[in-house]
Amino acid sequence: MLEKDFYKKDARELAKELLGKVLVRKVDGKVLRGKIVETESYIGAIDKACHAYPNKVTERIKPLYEDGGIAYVYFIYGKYFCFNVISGSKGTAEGVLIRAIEPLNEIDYLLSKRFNIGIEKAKEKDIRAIANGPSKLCIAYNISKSENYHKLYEGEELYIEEGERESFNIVETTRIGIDYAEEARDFPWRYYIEGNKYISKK
DNA sequence: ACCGCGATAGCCT
DNA sequence: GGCTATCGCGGTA
Repeated sequence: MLEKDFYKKDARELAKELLGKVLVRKVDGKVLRGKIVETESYIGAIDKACHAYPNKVTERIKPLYEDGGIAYVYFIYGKYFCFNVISGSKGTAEGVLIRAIEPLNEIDYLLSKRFNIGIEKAKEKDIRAIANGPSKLCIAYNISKSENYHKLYEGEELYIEEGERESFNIVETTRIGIDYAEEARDFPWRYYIEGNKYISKK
């Protein structure tokens, strides 16, 4: 399990360091593991795409201001959740949106959660689509409002651990779904593992 | 593969 | 009352 100090850094740095790490989720008596392959950083002080811009405080976004290492889960578009890892220290509003995960085990279980199909009916593209989007991964890994504020450095239900030792290139590009954010639209704050098949978008 | 569009409810002003 | 850090579908190619 990554310790609390790991999260106490700039959201852009944390977003890159989270690539290749493994999200561990205990649910339904299973231990689900998935490699983080795509992330985005958000920084309330300078980023019009961030919920907290320009360092405003509302009830919903309070987790953003907490010490790094907790989860910020919010509800979006009337039906979905997004899962963020809070970075930095108390008082700074910043975090990392987890956008895509490569499932590492329990594929059958994940398929039934997402599509209500078994492994025998699944095609290659179904497996790729299990968690190739911020809300898709919340459905697959059972992350919702009850995980809001969850400490990722304590407890067994939800945490992040070191991944396999491997080398990869990181692609840095613009973020998704924030066209309204004026100049922040062009910030290259989306990161993914080059060549990985489980990312949401090139 | 890519493009357009509707669903849907909590949050904020 | 007007958004929204999305998804999945149906149409066209």
